[in-house]
Amino acid sequence: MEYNHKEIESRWQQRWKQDRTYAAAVDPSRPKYYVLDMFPYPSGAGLHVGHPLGYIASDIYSRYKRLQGFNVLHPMGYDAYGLPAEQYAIQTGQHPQVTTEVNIARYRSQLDKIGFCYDWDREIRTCDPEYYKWTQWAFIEMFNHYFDTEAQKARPIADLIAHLEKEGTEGLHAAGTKELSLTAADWNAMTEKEKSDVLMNYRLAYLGNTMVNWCPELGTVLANDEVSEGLSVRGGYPVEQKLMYQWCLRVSAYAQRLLDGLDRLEWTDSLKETQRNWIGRSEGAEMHFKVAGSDVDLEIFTTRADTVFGVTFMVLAPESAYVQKVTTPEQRQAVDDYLAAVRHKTERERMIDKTMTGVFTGSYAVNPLTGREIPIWVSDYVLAGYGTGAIMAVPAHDSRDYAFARAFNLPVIPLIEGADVSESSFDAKEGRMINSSGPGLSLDGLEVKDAIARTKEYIKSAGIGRVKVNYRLRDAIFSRQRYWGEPFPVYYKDGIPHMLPVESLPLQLPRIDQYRPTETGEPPLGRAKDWHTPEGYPLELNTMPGFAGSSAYYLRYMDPHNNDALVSPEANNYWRQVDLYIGGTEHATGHLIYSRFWNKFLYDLGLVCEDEPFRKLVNQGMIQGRSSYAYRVAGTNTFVSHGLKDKYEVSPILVDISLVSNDILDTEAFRRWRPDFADAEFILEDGKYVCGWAVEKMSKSRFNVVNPDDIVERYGADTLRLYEMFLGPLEQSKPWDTNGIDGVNRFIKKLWNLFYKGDTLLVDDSEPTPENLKTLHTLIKKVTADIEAFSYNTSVAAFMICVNELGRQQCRSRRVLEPLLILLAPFAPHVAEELWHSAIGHDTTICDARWPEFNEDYLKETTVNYAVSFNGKARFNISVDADLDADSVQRIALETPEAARWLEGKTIRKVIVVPRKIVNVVIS
RNA sequence: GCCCGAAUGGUGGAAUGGUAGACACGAGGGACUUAAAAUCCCUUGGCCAUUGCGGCUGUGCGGGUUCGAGUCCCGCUUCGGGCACCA
Repeated sequence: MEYNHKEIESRWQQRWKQDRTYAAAVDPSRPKYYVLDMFPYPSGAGLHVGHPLGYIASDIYSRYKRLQGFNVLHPMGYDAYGLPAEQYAIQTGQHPQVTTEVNIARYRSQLDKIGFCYDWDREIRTCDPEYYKWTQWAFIEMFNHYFDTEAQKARPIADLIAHLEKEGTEGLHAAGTKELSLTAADWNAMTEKEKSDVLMNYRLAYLGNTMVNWCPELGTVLANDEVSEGLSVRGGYPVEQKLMYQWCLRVSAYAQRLLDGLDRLEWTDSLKETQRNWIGRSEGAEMHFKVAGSDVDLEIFTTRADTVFGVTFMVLAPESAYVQKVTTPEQRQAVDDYLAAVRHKTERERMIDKTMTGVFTGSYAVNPLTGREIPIWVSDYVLAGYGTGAIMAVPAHDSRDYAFARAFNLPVIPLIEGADVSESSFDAKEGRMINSSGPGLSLDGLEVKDAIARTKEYIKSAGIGRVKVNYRLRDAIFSRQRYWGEPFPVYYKDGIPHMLPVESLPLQLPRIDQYRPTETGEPPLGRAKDWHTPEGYPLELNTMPGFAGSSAYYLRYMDPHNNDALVSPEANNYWRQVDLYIGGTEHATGHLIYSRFWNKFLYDLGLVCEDEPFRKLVNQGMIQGRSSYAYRVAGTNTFVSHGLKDKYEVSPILVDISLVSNDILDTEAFRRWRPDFADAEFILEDGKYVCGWAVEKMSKSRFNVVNPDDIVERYGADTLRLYEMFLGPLEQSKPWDTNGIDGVNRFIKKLWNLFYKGDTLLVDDSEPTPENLKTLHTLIKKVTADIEAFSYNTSVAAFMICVNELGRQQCRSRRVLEPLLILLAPFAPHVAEELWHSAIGHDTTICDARWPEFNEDYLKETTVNYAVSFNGKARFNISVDADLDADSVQRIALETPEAARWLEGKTIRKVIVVPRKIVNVVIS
C-alpha cells in the first residue's frame, strides 16, 4: 500500500464525524481541560494558510491532553457580526445574513479538510438569536448594576437607589462619570427623568454624552481600540472627535481589578505589559489651586507633586468647564477665538501638529505652597478626558510645559540640582531638590522620590489635595450606527430609556429594505417598520459593536443549547474557565480587555465561578505572504532573472506565486497569465528565470495568498499541519514559504515505509532492541516536553530524527512503532489513525489510546563522553563509564596520551569536573 | 520620548552557562535508471591545509563576570511590537 493522503484523510474525517469522537460532555469523574481558539470572522476571502496556524497548535494540544486522559472541551464558532458583510450589503442589497452564511459554509469546509478535533455540536454564531439573546441579557444586567468602589465589585442598582433615598450621595462609594453631591431630600424631590439621569451616572451600561471617535466614512462611532493614529483600523478612514449621546460600558470602573488580575495569569509578559499600558495606572496627587479674586477652585492631577514649587503657570484643556469660569471679560474674545480654532481641527491634525498654541484667560491661580500668583492659560496640549482637564505647568521638568513656556515666554524655575534647563526640560525623576522651600514645607536636599512622598503627605494634612490614582483606560462606547449587530433590548418612554423584560428576549434584528442611514441621518434601524414595543414605545436604533458578541462566547460553549441561562452552574462549575487560549496579539487591547471585564462582571453577580476567563494564553505569530517579483527591463517586454537584474534598468513586477516554484518562474505560464505578457522575452541565468521575493502582508493584490485547500489537495492535511508547525516558533511571525514543505512530506513517507514495503506489512512482534528503545524514549521525553512548552517546531524535528534512526535500525517492532504513532497522533492524526488501524491492527481510534510513559532507564548510557579542555579550549574527548565519580574521571583524563601531550612542560593549577559534561584542566 | 522583544550559515531555524549551527530547505557530488521523476548515500559557516588523520576563525558592535558565554551583567547599533501631547 502506498501512502495516499486523500483516501486516508477523507476516511478518518468521516469516521470521526460519524462516531462523534470529539464530542465533549460534563463528566465530574474526569479532569477537564478547555482549549479555545479565538473564533474567526468569516470573511468573503476564505481562510488563507495563516489562519490555521493557531488552530493547528491548539488542536495538537487538545489531542495531547485527551491522550493524557483529560476530558477536553475544544469548540469552534463564528464571530459573525461585522462591517464587511454590511458594506457588501450596502453595495449589493444582499442581506448580511445570507453573505455571512455563505462565508461560514466556506470556512467550515476549509476547516474540515485540516482534520481538527472540534466538538461541532457546540458551534455558536454571534448573529444567531439563540446566542445574542445572552448578549442582550448581559447588557440588561449591566444596566441594572453599578460598581461599588469600596467593595470593588458590581452591586444591584436597587442598592444604590436605597442609599440615595436614605443618605443622598453621602458615604456613597460608586464609580460614576461625574462626582455628584446630593442630599436624600434632593433625590426624593426629583422627577423620574431627573432620577434616571442621576442613575445613568452610575450604571455599568449607561447612556452618556461623551466625546466619541466618529468616523464619517463608516458612518459610525468607534471604540478606542478600533482607532489608530486618528484613522479607523478598518478601512483607514479619518476619525474625528464628536460629542454624542451614546451607550457606554463602565469598563474604567474595573481598571484596578483588570490590572491586578494580570498577575495571576499565564500570559506572555509582553501581552500583560500591553494591557498594563492600556489601563495606564498612574499614581499621583490631586491638588487644589484657588483662583485669585474668585471662589473657583482649580483641581489638577499630577504625578510630580514634588515640583509644585516650580509651577509657573496653569493650563486648562479647551473643553474644560473651568475655561468659562475663569476667563476675564477682557480676554473673552481671545479665548473664544482660540476655542473656535481648536474645534475646527480634527483629532489627527491635533496630533500631527506639535506647535504650541494657547491663550491667556486673564485670571491667576494661587500656588497653595508658595502663595505666588501664576497665570492661567488654555491650550489644546492638555486633554479634557484625562485627569481633571487642568494641569499645573512645571516647565523646568516637563518637556511639553517647557515647549509651551518657551512659545509664550513664561518663566522656568529649575528644581533639581545640576539640571540644565537652558535648552530643554529635565524630565527624569532623579536628583536632589533645590528652590523648593515655602512656609509650610521644604523639600530642598531631598531625592525626588522622597520629595514626592513628602509632598503628598503634606498636601493631605494641609487639606489642599489628596493622593489619587488615575487610569488611562476609558469606558467603552457601545453604540454603533449600524445594521449588522445585536439590537439593544431598549425602548424609550417619555425620553427615558427602559430595558425590555428578559422574558421577551431575544429582540430580533428586523428586516429593512436598505442598509444605509435614513434621510434624516438616523441609523439603518430607523428604516425598520414596526420597530417599537407592543405598547408603541420606540426601540433603540443603534446596534451593539463587534466586541459585544465575542465577550462571553467562551462561556456559552460550556452549555450552548441552554435556553434558561447563558451557562448552567453545573456546566460552569465543571469547565470553569479556558485553560488554554490561542490567538493573535491584535486583540490585546480590545477583545481581551472587554472579555475580562465582562467575565468579572458576571463573576460579581455570582453567575460564573472564575474571576478571569483565560488562564493561559498563547499568541501565535502572523504568517506573512512571500511575494514574488519579476524584473522588466525598462521600456521593453523583456524580463531579466533576479541575479542579473543589476546590469539593466529594471522595474519589479509582482508575479502570482502560483506561477513560481522554489523561486523559479514558469515562463510559459507567465506568458499565459496576462495578455500583455504573452510575447514576453526572458533573460535567464543557468537556463532558469529566478524571481526576487519580499515578505509582505498576505493579500489578493500582491498575488501572494496561499489557500490551505491547495496544500491539502497536493500534500494532505497531515503535511500541512506538520509543516505549519515546523516553520518556526509558534509565537513568531514568519513568512509563508512553501520551499521546505517537501521535507515534511518526505518524513511522512519515510514513516509509512517503516510499516510497509509496497503492500507488504513489515510490523512484527519482535522484541525491541535497547537501541530501539533508546530512540523511542528520547522521542517520548522530547515530544512531551516540547508540547508543554509549545515548541512544536522542535518536536517535528525530533520525529524526523526518530524515524530516520528507526529506519536505519530496521526496527519493525510493534512495541516501538505503536507508541510512536500515539506520539504523532496530535500532529498528524490521519496518518497515525490509518497506521494504528491497518498496520498495528487496532479497532478503536487512536484518540482512545494513552500517552506513552517515559522511562529514564532506556536513556542511560554505558559510557559518557567528556571533553577535556585546557584553559577553556576543548582539546580531546574521552569516554568513561557513566557511573564513575568526578575524581576517577579526572584521573583517567589526565592519564590519556593526549593529556600528557598537552601537559608537557606545564603544571596543573586547577581541575574542574562537571559530571556528564566537561573536564577542565587549568594549566599555567 | 517611554515600555517590551529580537539579532546565529545561502534560507527557515536548533542549542538546562559546557564540543555552536540539531532538523529541514537549497546547493554540490555519487548510486540506481535508456532517460527523467521518485528513492538512497556523501559533502555543505568562513579561511587555510587537503597523501594525511588537521589548524585558525566564527552567534550585530564594544567591554565585563566565569575554568568556560549564542546564553549572564554593563554600554551601544539595527530591526520588530506596544503606549504616547495621559501631566
